[in-house]
Amino acid sequence: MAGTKRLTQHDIAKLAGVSQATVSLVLNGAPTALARIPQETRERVQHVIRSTGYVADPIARRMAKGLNRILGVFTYEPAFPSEQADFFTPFLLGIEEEAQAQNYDLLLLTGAGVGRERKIFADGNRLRIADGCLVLGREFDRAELKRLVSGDYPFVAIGRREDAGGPVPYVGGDYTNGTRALVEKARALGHEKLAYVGPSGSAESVVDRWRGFAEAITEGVELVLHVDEVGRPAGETLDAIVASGATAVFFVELADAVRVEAAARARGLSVPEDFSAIVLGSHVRAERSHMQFTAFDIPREEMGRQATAMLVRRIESAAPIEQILLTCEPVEGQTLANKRT
Amino acid sequence: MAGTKRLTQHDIAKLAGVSQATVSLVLNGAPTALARIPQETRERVQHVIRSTGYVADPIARRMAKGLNRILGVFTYEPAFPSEQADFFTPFLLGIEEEAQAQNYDLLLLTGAGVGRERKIFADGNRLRIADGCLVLGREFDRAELKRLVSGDYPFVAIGRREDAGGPVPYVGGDYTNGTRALVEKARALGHEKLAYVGPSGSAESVVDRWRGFAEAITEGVELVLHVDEVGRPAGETLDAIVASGATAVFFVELADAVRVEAAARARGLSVPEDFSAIVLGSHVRAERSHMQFTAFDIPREEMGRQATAMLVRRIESAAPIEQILLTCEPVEGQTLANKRT
DNA sequence: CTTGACTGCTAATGCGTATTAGCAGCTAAT
DNA sequence: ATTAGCTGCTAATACGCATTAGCAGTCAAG
Repeated sequence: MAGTKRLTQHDIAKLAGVSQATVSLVLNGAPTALARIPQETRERVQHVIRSTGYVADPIARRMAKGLNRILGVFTYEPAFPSEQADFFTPFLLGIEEEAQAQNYDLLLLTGAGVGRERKIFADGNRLRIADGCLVLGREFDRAELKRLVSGDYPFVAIGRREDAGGPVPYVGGDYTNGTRALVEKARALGHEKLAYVGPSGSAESVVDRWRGFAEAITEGVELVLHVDEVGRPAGETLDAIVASGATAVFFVELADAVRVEAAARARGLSVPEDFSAIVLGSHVRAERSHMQFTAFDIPREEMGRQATAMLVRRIESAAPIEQILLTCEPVEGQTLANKRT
Repeated sequence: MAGTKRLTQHDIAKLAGVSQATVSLVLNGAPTALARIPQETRERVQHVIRSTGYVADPIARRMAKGLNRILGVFTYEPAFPSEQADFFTPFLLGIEEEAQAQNYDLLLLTGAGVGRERKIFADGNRLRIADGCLVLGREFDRAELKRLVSGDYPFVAIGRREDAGGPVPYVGGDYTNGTRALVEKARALGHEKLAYVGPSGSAESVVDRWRGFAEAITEGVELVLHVDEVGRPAGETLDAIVASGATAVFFVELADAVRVEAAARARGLSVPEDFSAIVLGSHVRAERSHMQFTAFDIPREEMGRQATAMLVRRIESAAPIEQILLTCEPVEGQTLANKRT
């Protein structure tokens, strides 16, 4: 098969009895040029094309023209993790949908960085095969982001990104306001002593949640405990919560919330009777829980869709850099209740 | 930076005072050719390359070499269905893994057939963008498969396929032996009256299961009920089972098994005390069940991996057509027990 | 019958790289 | 003195497509 030559416009031309140039024009000539090719010839060429299944080589096309209707998708982690309920699938669903609607194909840049460390700029820019690319992943490489920003290759990040030596085009979730809304809800239910389980620094998504939380801490509300880490033993965390007297606990990670709730139940405490639990995210796969936690919804599919649309805009019309945050609607759940009186 | 034109080997050549060809050779010439370029010249060129940050344009590179290192993935249904636990994800995981290992990128042919009907050879078929492609989906279009087989484009099907006017290269699951093993297990446990819930015709996957089942029906064992359909009301199916006197029921679809077991429980019957239940597949998303059904494992990831490896073989070395069936190991589960005495 | 406009095409070129054939200049052997 | 062989490169070309300039023919107007 390696020896089999793929069809070229030349072959088509010969079959249709015209020149290579004519084939190219029939395929995608400007209207003015097309007007000069009679219907009959066009149909003859089209027929040969259809019956042979010929498709222009995107590489050559790109070479000559620059565009090939392919969107690259780069993920800093494998796109399909072993854990079933994975992180990327919803994004990909949205991306696929929009790409299909816009008639683009998707190139998953899986080859980049064969080892443990994935790098966009690893082996010659395979990236450039696509007209532009979407970048996703929890942890971006800052240096790479900077290079992307300073280059002239169209890209859009999924998730808010900053500090890249220039504005980063992105579509993200508004975790700040999502978090703030939940804190205010807790406050309205009488909670005055709050706990926060999760980090406050580093990645933007983490910073945003913390900022939303911090901004909502005003008169009458107090942060009585901050466990600045994810994945701590549930027992310890629970001890700290009880000792702090917190009545509402905010978890950055669903997995933590699930474990702490289970630990609490094991000790005869119950959520939300003894303390409320609010979840702000779920990156890590959590054990299944019978509890429906109060949280906010991250519109992942919509993020994928909008990021794709934005990328197409940037490719096709050199649109200016946009930064979009999508609203994260609260999810009622069963774990936020009135403060126990 | 955005305004700067991309550097070419020509620019590098001028700066280093050599020809473009020399630059190319320095970058990636064969050892024999390299041997003829003195250290001193090589270093001069390398230095210019490093100080300018030049990177070869991958497009032009592929153009010259002929191959893309891109594998196409065509699915007859959208690759990322809304249902979370989807059918394709495990395959894609394996495919991605192997593609990465082989340093290929993946092109998801999402553009093909925007409407409800996906077609490989739909107008504007972009399949040939990739060096070869994987085809998956539950229902293949026979005509398209024939066309693929008779063409010279490298492809590999996931799942056994026949009747395409020639041998189809595939990696599938050995449902026949998987099923047979389960029937024999049931027989060893004393079951003599068996029921089969699911179709016996059409798609290969269905045929294989039925064949495995039929082959295991020998002396001492009897098929007392065949519900030749999937998705029948659980109550009806249960009635039929009870009336038939079957002690072990084989379900082609997990979803059916789940519903029938629930219906049985509602009537005070229990599995596997009153009858055993064996599951042979799960295409349709099933309700969650607390039961761990006896079944066989379909090594989807491995299928994806091996299919990818096979495709690469066909692309790179025109390997002959292979047909691989992977063993489906039995899954113990809790629903197959001794026949009630 | 000349000019001009229009029709229906094609030849030629460029995109950036990889690769091959081969050219000078030299040395060593015949 | 010729040949053979080596060194250190370069010119030329192919890859498949898009695009532009322009050629040959027709037809109508002047």
